[in-house]
Amino acid sequence: MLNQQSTIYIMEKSAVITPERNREKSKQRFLDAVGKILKTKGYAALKVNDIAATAGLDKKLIYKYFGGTEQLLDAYISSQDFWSNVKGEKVPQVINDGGKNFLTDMFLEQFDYVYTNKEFQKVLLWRLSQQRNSLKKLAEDQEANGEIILQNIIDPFFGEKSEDLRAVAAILVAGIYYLNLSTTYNGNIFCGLDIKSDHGREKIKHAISFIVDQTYENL
Amino acid sequence: MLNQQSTIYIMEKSAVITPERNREKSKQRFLDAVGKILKTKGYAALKVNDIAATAGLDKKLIYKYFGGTEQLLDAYISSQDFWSNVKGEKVPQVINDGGKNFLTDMFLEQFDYVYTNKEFQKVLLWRLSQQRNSLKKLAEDQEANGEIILQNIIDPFFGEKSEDLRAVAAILVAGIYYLNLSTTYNGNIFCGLDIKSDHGREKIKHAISFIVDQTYENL
DNA sequence: ACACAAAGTCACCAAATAGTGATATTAAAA
DNA sequence: TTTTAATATCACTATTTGGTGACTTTGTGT
Repeated sequence: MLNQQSTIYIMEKSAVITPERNREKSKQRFLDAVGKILKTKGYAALKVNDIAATAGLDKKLIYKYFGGTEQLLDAYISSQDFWSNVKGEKVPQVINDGGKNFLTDMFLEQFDYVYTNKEFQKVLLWRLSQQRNSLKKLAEDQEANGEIILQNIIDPFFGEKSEDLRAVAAILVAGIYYLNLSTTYNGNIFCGLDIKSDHGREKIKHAISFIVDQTYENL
Repeated sequence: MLNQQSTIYIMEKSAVITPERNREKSKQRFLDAVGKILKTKGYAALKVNDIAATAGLDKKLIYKYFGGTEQLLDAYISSQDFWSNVKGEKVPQVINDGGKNFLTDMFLEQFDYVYTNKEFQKVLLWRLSQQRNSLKKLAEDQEANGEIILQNIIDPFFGEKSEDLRAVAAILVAGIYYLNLSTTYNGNIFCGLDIKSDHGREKIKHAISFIVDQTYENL
C-alpha cells in the first residue's frame, strides 16, 4: 500500500525499463537529454525538471553528478565537437590553386551542414543569446580551427591582402549561418529566394562559388 | 494608516511623478517599456511584472488595455517601423549604373545601422528564436520592402540572371546581420578580424563593395 | 546472510511569474 | 456639489521552476 514502486516492468520479451544504477550511464542519459531538448525545443527549454523527465531520472541526480543545471549544460557543450568538418587536419597536403577549390568546397559543405544539423543551429542561436563561458569557448575553438586554415592556405597565397580575403570569408560564413537560421522560423523566403527549396539552395551555392572565384581572381 | 498611497510626489520644482490617468498615454508607456527592456535585457526578459514595473504602472492595466502580454508585444512590433532604412521610397529616380552604387550604399548603411541599433539586433534575435505570428509578419514586411528594390533595380538590369544577384544579396544581407549579432555575445573576433574595431569594419565594408562590384562586372 | 555505500525516488519548500477580484482614486459630466 | 465611469492600485491565488532533506532500493564485499 505504501510506497508504490514507480519502476515499470514491461514483461514482453523480457525488456526491462529500469534505472541501470550506473553512474556513468546515467550521466550520459542526462547529456543525451540535453541534446534532445536542445534539438527539438531550443535552449530556452533547457530546465532541470524537463531534462530530468526526458532522461527518465530524478533531477536530484543532476545536482549530485554535475553540481547543477549550469554545469550539466557546460558538460554537454564541451562533450560536443561541432567543428569536426572544419578541422585543420583536413587541409590538403598539396595545393596548387591557392586553396580556391578547398575553400569553395568547405563553404559549400558548411552550407549543407548547418542546414541539416538542427542541433548545431540551436547552438548557434544559443551562442547569440546567452552569456555562458563554455559557449564563448566554443566560439574561440572555432576561431582557432579557422585560424589554422587561414594561416596555412590564405595567408601564403594572398600575402598582405590576406585580411581582405578574411573579410570575404567572414561575410560568407556569417551569411551561411544566418540564411540557414532564418529559414527555420522567419519563413523560407530571403531576398526573394526560397532558401529551403533545391532551386534556391543551388542559387546560393552558385553565388558562394562565384564570390570565392572572383576573390581569387580580382582581389 | 490603512492604504498608504504609493504615488510619489517629488516636491522640488513642483515636478510630480504620478499616473496621468490617460489611457492612451499609459498604453504608450507600456509600449515604451517593452522597447526599453528589449534593448537592455533582450526578449527573454519581457515578463509582465517587469514590463509593468518599467512602465511605472500596474500590470493589471496590460490585461485591460491589450488583453495580455502577447497582445502587448504584438502591438509593440506593429508600432515600430524597423525597415525604415530599407524602404522602397529610397529608390532613386535616375539610375545609370544599374543600381550598383545604390545597392553598395544600402548594404554599407545597413552594416552600420545594425551595428549601432541594439533594439534592431534584439528583434533579429527575437525573430530567430520565437514562434510568434507578428514576428513572422515582420519578416514578410521586410521581404515586401526588399522586393520593391529588387524588382526596380536588379531585375531590369540583370534580366534572367536576376536570381543570381538575389543570391549574392541574400548572402550579403545575412552576413551583415550575423556578423553584427555575433560580435555582441560571441566575442569580437570573426575569421581573425576584429569586427568591433574601425580597422575590422573597414575591411568588411571593403569586402562588401568588392563583392557588389564583381557581381555587376562579371556575373 | 548481512552491512554498507552508492544509486535513485519522493515529498516538500522557496522564489518567480501569470493572472484576477475587490477596492481606491480622480477627471469630468450632470 | 454630487455622481459616475474610467483609471489605477493592491492583495490574493495558481502555476511553474529550482533546489534539498529524508527516504528507499540494490549491487557488492565480508
